[in-house]
Amino acid sequence: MTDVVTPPTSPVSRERSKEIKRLSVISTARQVRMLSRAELTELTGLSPATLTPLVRELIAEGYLIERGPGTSRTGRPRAMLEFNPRAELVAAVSLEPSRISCEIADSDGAVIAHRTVRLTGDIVDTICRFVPELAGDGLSALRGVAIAAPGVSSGGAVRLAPSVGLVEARPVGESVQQRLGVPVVVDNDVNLMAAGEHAAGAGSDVADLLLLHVADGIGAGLVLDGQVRRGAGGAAGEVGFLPLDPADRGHDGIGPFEARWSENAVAERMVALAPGRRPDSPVAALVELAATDERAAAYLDELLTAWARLIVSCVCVIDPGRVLLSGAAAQLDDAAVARLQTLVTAAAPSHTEVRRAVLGDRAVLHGAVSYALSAAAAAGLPTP
Amino acid sequence: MTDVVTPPTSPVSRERSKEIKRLSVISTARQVRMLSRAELTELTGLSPATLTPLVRELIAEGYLIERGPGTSRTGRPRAMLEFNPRAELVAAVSLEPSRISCEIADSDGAVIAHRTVRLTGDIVDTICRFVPELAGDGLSALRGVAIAAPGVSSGGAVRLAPSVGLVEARPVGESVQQRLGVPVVVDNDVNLMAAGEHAAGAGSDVADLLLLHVADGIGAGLVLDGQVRRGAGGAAGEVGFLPLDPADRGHDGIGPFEARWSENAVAERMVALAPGRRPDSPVAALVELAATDERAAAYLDELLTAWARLIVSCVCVIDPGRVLLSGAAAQLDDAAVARLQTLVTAAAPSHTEVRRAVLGDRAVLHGAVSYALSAAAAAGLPTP
DNA sequence: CACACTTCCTTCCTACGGCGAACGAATTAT
DNA sequence: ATAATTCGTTCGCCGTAGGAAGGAAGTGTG
Repeated sequence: MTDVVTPPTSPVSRERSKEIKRLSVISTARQVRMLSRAELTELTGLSPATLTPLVRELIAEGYLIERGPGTSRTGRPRAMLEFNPRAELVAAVSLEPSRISCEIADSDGAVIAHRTVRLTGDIVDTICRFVPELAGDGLSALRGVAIAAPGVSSGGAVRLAPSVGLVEARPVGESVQQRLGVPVVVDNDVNLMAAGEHAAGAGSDVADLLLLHVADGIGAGLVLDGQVRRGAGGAAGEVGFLPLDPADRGHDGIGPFEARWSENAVAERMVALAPGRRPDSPVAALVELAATDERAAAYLDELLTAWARLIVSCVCVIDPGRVLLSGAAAQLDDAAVARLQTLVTAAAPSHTEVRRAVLGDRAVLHGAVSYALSAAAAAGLPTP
Repeated sequence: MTDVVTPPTSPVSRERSKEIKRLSVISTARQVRMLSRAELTELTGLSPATLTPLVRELIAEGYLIERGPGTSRTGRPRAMLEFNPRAELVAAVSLEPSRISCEIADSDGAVIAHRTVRLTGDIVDTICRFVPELAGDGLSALRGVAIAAPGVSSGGAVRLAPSVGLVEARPVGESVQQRLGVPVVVDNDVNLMAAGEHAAGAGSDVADLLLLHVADGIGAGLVLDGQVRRGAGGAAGEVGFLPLDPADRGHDGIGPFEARWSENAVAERMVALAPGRRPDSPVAALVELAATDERAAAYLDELLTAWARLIVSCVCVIDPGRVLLSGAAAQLDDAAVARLQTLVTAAAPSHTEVRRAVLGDRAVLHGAVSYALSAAAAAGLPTP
């Protein structure tokens, strides 16, 4: 009857505050890996008296494992506690055209199980059968699922999604969430990569970054103040649409910039520069060729100039402080990256560091882990 | 001795949770203005038993005022409580070249006192003398101070700041904070405007927006997920530096885009189009002239096209969903705004609404109120 | 006009979590 | 051995949250 939309839950119910402490201890333990109760007192600010029963609880639940006594100069040695990454598992599902790949990882991002299958039948069905099967007896530790889809975003912008038969992102997420009973996040792959590099890669030391992913198209993932930002319609980072050259024209959901400067475009140019079969890694091939071929060198510089303008444009809008090159852009060698850095520094209004992303293919997985863990945390702790 | 950097305060001390409830009640009351305890139970989720003493406390402190019984169909009438905006005052200080203007406002943004003085001597001194003087006996209700400086940002980017003799933003904020004993926020005026429009203007219904402010330069303020985002170095929104046309060149801290398309540039062009004295509001003058003069109409369209490209660039990066035109850009008439909307829609990858900002000069004030209130809230509730 | 009824607010009381303090435990220094 | 030192635990007080019950203040109805 009274179907309250916002169940007017108390902002500070009693259990909530306990939950907060639990999470505080768990996240501290996750970072430090091996610590004693005394260290927990220092790091969390909780009193020893509060910690004793809490730690007991966490040991019982498998989050912490009691190890032998540690070292100490004098006094009673501290009983060490080890964080058990296996206590929290997440599933990262990656939708690709006609395939689904799934990985079960612990909270370190260590892959415990993975498999790839050809997509047959309903996506939701496949995922809901697949994940529990892979997780095995670790299913009870599953804390969240992150689904990466190319070019799709939570808002339902379905630019590239039809290629995987995904019409709308949200329903898939909700269906899976209902059937598996754990939080599910759906996001596009570039956002997940950005989250991954932020959590465990070349951006783990900063709160803001922009990941520029060059592939068939060009997209960016945006982390501001430690969070992936998707924009109002989930279309943040569609930098392939930047109108940097009035002469460029996009078409059919391809932006004007990416039409001219994506990996595809480079591949086509490479065929002209070095007749033969189309290279698998055109950017890497271009960098190599540029060392000996003047025309290639000129084109490389043209490419770097274009990418630099793209980066500068992003920097002017959001000032990420750090830009990570991903996908084909990560194939640039040191000299090319340095050249890009120089071009960016010359035109950007604020200090910006240009680096290669470091996680490569594993970025999506790490992002999924990070998403799923924070989704799990958010589920236990609804925003007040 | 043990000078702990992060005083390892407990994440959930006892007082904290009480503070959370207080804030929850206060913010609810601020929104609803006039409500009963029964409504508070519904809206906050707190039990009546918890509310009784809390409300009593708030009445004693002047946050709430008990009014007569309200209407009710049947049963005991609810005793109405009115939120007292005067219970929380904020000071908004605006630094301009050679002047300081200060306003004391209540939490509705209603100005209680204001004054402008010529800047003489030390900025910090002036502010610290000025604010208490204006606040008078309301000083005890002062919850925060927001200082707006042109072009300066929290990171210490001092592009335009030398004009007000401000070498570094942070020390000023900290000094004032120490001497006045309330939270102080320093930010650039465009960010404050964005916050103001978000809190009380044309963006109060959305969580994301971009405010494009055209004046001598061109800057943008960015609200994402309900918060003003400043970027890693505080230089987010420096869209005047966007390299949209390789031919444009910036100089001396002026970006390439704003060098050509700012209010200044329009003013110069207007002198050529309509010889005479330089108009005070060149954009308004241009719009007016364009109705009768073909060359002016052509230039107006050129200008709108340039601004549209600027907006589309921002949209591609962050997808704000709504763009507010401020400063000189707010002088466009409905037809021009519609034209801009059309141009943006044609090129942007996501749905974006273009509107005029509505607060005008008062935007900075409202932003300051919003900043100061949330700074006060944050001070009472350090991030766990 | 009395009575029931409804709704609102308050007071009483209990439960429970946080944390200070005292205490037992385990080791090194003397 | 004994003292010293550091760790971890148990005890018990305190304070807050919230359930339950009761008083308060109206409206409808016989």
